[in-house]
Amino acid sequence: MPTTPLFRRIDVAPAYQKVADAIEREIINGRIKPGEPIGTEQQLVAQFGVNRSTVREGIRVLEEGGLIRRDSSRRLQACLPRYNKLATRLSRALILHEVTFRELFETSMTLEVASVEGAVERATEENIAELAGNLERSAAVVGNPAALAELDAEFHVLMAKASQNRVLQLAREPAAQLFFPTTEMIVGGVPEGGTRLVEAHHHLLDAIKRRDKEAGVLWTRRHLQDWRRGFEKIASLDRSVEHTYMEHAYAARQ
Amino acid sequence: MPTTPLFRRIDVAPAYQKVADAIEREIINGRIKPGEPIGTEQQLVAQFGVNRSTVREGIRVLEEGGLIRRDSSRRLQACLPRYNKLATRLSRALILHEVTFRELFETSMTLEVASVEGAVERATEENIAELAGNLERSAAVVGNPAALAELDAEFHVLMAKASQNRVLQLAREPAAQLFFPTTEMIVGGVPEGGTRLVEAHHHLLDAIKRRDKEAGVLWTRRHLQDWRRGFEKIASLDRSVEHTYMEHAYAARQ
DNA sequence: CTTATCAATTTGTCCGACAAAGCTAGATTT
DNA sequence: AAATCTAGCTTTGTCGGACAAATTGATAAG
Repeated sequence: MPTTPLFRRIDVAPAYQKVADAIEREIINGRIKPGEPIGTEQQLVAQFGVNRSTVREGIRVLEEGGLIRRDSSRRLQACLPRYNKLATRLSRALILHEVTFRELFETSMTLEVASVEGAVERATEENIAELAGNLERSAAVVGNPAALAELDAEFHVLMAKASQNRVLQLAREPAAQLFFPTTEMIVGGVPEGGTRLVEAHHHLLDAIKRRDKEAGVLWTRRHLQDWRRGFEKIASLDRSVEHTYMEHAYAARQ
Repeated sequence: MPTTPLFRRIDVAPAYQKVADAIEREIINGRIKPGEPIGTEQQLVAQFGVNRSTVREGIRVLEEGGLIRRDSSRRLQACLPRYNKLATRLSRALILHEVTFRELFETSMTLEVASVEGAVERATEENIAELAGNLERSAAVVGNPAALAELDAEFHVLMAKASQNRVLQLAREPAAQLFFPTTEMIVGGVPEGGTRLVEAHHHLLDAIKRRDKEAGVLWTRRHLQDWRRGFEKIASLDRSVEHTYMEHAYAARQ
């Protein structure tokens, strides 16, 4: 053993990480509130006493984590991490783990049912109005698979919102991002698919209005089973969510 | 309008972002597989024709996103984004959105029930052995709230794993990360809490072994209701998951 | 009071440099 | 000859300085 090295090895993390952690702490514990400015790179350089390159690496970390962003004029400010940005990364992870549509379907079934149950219990007038607006627009584009698929995804987002449960909203998002893009393929490939979809949404909204949980759950099940039958006509549930398919869900990120 | 600027404004994204996107694409579409090396910073500098600082900023973005990491000797390599790293980001988001324990409880109830249903249907012998091992260790530390709480969290992770549904595993993680740390407080604060917890786990494992879905769901509900009653003795369900509390879930990240 | 102009900031990028840690391969020891 | 040691080469993390483009703010002009 060489000369006993008294007191070493305390400072483990690299500087850029410490910069990121320091800023993160201020945001998490509320000393910097969402929307408030973080300061310029120069100021951070001065405060932390490190080089600008180092500060910038730390900033990238936080930016990617969704904790800070640059406003219209590129000034740094704290922000609330947006669900769907984070969800995009989760979706990416799911793809890389090569999950199957069966797993996606099963989980979505669970989450959408929970979502509608919450909506039936707690939807506000505003929630219902939003859903009604979506339904109206959907009915108008029933023959256009792309537009209808997009509105379908929105409908389910609105329903999760109506549940007033933000944890649920977040939990369903990653699966939904991978699940719903297939709607277009299905509606386009199955005659009457569009009509059935709008009809299901109609019943769902109706159930929410009447606070009829049983009907809500029933129609959610039917709606998803419909999706499943449609999907099985064009692909296998046990195939993984492929890289090629991914480009749909992915391009949407931008 | 000044001199008509023929052909401009194509190159929107900053260079570091393009570097990150380029590497990300290679990983997502499978040309670089998890575990494979990305190359040294110098090589990336040469390939992309940008400065090393720029490359490094791009690397930070991917690193934070969990798509690449540095191995033991700090060389860059692609990797599979780990669920719990991503889940930590989500938990952080939930905290910042100031979700309540009620939302957390409701969603966890849904997800844990789905989890046990899957486990009852599809648990392998290995899954069951892991659960049994956990149960045995739990029984041995029934008087130690901290150790028991940790094993409780692990039990539920193992159950999700036993469901063979990776989407579900991922979906439950963020809520679980915030939900389970309270177990320690509850078990420590309620007499017989530890015993009841181990008993519930025992019944759950038993239900899985007997492939008895009804019993599995029943005991999951009881188990969580127990948590809820315990929680309400020490705090309100409608209080937000506070910043102070967060330090638990948070320190665990490290 | 609005508009045009101009200087000061700020960001994104580049260049070059250096210490510390890791790796490689030749030199040394057994 | 096998194991070990050592010295040199790489690579990463960090630093300092520099500059063009975009943005801001303030000042001057109408």
